[in-house]
Amino acid sequence: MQTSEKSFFERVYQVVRQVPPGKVTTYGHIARFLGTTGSARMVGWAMNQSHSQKVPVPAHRVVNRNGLLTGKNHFQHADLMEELLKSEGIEVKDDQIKDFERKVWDPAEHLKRS
DNA sequence: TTGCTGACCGACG
DNA sequence: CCGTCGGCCAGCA
Repeated sequence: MQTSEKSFFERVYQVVRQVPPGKVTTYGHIARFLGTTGSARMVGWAMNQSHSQKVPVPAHRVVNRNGLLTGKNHFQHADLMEELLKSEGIEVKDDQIKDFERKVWDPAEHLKRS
C-alpha cells in the first residue's frame, strides 16, 4: 500500500504511470485528482524532476489543458514527446494533440484515491 | 528565513 | 483574438 505520505511528486508519478498508452492526461486533471486544483504548476514541476526518478515516468502522456505539448522542450529531445505520442497512436500536429478531448484520460474516472 | 522560480490555469481588458 | 496578471504550492540558494 503506497503510503500516501510520500512526496507530492511521487503521487504525480504514480498517477502518470497509470495512464494507459494511447491516452493522455492534463496537469489540471492530475492536480485536481491530488486535491491541489489550483496548483497545476506543481504537477508540471514534478514532471521536471521525473527524469530524476529511478522509475520511468511517461511524462509525454502529460500535456497542458489545451492538449499542447508544452513540456516537450524539456524532454531529452524536443521531438521525442511527439514521437512517443505518435508511437502510441496519438496524432500530433504542430505540438498539439488531435482529438485531444477524445484522448483525455481522467484519473478520477479510472483511479480511486489511494 | 526570505525570495525566486516553475513542463499551469483562469480571468480580465 | 491576443497579451498580461494573479494565484497556487513545493523545492532550492
